[in-house]
Amino acid sequence: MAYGMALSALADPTRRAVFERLRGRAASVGEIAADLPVSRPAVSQHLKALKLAGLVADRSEGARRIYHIDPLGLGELRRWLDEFWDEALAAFKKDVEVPATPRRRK
Amino acid sequence: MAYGMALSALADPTRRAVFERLRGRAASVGEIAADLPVSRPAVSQHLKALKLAGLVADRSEGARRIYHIDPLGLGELRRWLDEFWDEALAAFKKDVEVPATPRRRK
DNA sequence: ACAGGTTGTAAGTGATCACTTACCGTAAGT
DNA sequence: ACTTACGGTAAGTGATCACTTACAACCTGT
Repeated sequence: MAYGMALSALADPTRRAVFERLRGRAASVGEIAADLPVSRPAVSQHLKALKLAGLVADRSEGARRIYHIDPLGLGELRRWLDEFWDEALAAFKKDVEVPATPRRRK
Repeated sequence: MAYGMALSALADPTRRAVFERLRGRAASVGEIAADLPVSRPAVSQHLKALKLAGLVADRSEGARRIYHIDPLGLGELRRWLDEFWDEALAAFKKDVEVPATPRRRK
């Protein structure tokens, strides 16, 4: 049930920008805030939410705190999504085999 | 960039319950609302958001509208997550190879 | 045409949330 | 010990959002 926290954490665009800022290289709070149009406390609060969701972890390096991506939360989200994906695709293909069923979108 | 809509759509617990209600079998608005502790218009609004995110599609069946899962939005979300997963895992393993780096959480 | 059933939408409301500024604790350098 | 740098937290605020009830639109039998 923990994937719910990951989803709500990644829903906000700014928080997702903080998260994506950590792709590959880790960074401190100040560095992240320097690249974003929000204040440093805002980034700190976003990192707190991401950490609670298991998406981010941090290590102390002197007075600074280096944040990096934590595979734990990402893995839970991925597992849930993969299960859903398999079921959805199977049901979708089964529908396609019956071409009499119309479909619509938008 | 469309995965953002999918994420924010799946962030809300009730809306996620609507979405998960459609696992495997499709259902009408009234059927979904009957299984959830919210009113029927609420379900209708949630379905609108899910449809806009490409997570759900609908077909008319008489006076009723049958909603089913749309693999489109789910696929976009999955692609984004997979890319992220590969990068995150690679960076994580690279860190593990250097055991002098401490790690923390919570 | 009328009745019953099913759904989308408008309007209003209470709560949640993301952001700001101000303040406090902590770590390193002189 | 003092100063400087860095980051977390408290308090307040404006906007977004999920939900409700009321109403309008649509389809189907009788």
